[in-house]
Amino acid sequence: MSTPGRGLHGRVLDALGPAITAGEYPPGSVLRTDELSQHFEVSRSVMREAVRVLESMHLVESRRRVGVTVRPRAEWNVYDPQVIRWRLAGADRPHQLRSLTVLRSAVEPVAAGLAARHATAAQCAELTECALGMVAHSRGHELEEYLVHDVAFHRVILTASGNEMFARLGDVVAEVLAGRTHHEVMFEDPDPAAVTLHVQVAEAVREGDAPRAEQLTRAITTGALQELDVLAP
Amino acid sequence: MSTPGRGLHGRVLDALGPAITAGEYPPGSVLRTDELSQHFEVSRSVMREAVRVLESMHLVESRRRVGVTVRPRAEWNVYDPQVIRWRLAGADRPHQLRSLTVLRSAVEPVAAGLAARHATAAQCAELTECALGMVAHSRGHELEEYLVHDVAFHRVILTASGNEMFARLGDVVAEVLAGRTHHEVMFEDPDPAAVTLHVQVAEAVREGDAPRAEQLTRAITTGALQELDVLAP
DNA sequence: GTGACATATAAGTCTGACTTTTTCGCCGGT
DNA sequence: ACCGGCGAAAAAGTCAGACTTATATGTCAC
Repeated sequence: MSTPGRGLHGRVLDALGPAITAGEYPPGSVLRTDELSQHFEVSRSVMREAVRVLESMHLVESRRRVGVTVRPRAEWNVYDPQVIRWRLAGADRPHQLRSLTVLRSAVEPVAAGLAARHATAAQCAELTECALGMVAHSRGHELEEYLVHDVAFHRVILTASGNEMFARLGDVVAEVLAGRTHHEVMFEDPDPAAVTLHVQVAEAVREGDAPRAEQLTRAITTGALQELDVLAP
Repeated sequence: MSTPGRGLHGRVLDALGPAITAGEYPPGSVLRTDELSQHFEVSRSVMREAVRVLESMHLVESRRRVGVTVRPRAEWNVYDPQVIRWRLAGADRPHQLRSLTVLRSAVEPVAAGLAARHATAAQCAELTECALGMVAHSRGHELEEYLVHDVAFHRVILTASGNEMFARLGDVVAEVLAGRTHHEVMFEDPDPAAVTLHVQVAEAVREGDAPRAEQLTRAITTGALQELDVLAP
């Protein structure tokens, strides 16, 4: 999914990033680059590159004569897809999943409304195709196939909104949906009501009915929130 | 405001980042690290650190035997505060401002609703204080003082929502509001109706009236959108 | 035309020496 | 006891050069 092993510094990041976001090095901790480079058995130059990336994510701050200090969580760039992935893989996965779902509940309805106004014919076609795909795999425990179409559906909505900020949340939504399917309790088939709502959203967008698209999508996201409340109270 | 000149690689970024986001190096362009390091008169190690940061922002991709290629805009990490600042400083500032305002219109109402449920007494106090400050400077062309309280107001709302993703948008909102005051046409005093709405939002949050806080905030953001439509059609 | 192989290219890595900034502790003065 | 300056140490920052590795591309035989 991501880009594993794109060089030595990447492998260092894949080890250090999750460790920091998991709180293994709590905020305020001080690291030293040459200790780290010894620990990971890489040269200082490679280590420095990794630290620079962590610094650009506001996970750490590097200062002379003091070292590399871990920043408080409130300052982290929590929208960085890499950071999101690290946190979803770590201990506070439930908390992170809730934050992201709340974000979805704010963004997706508005995005759907905009999509109803701006979607091209091709995007409308793709949307209905996705909705049909969801219907086709909504029974019989075909969760993986269902997930693929679900993700595609929301991606099209976000893209068709015409807003680049919304479009970039496609990856985030994909992570949330995948996380829900793979790690939460989800033995049963998806909620039939949710499936119907998706089909109706596709309809509304196709007909250019922005308020209806928005309201239906709001129903979807509040459903997702309630589901989360039930599973992780 | 930001962190200027935190090392040589930082200065390189401050030159290269805006150049890329401004389209000076269009997507697909290929740069070579040693050419760049000569151009900026820094060592290759410094240049490599800068490239790593740009890579973590998904602005460029570094591949062996090819060089550093600029990625298409659709792949940029547009939520990175640094990227936002670069783009706001560049040519497509109006476009960026619109994207961010649409994002605000999606997020802030939901955040206000959550704030009404979760805000502490101290946060409520701060909120009303901000609202009063806005009222106090709403006439007589005291735009700067007004801006300070406006930014603080929205920051408190986003923080009080209790959602870390929302809270982190405080900087973005601050940039948008500052941009509107400083660079757009804004000779007149702020809209009295908007001022009143802010006071009412503070009330609603204090009283724990989530639906009202949400709806009032929605009125604020749609007003901001309409204002943008008038100024930059 | 197709496939295997050689080659050139640019990024990637490592090492060691040097510089710069900043903290902390020491010391003397008040 | 307090404060201000002074010096030393510590850690990041910078640089230069040599070497390694992956890979795109072109060449040649078939």
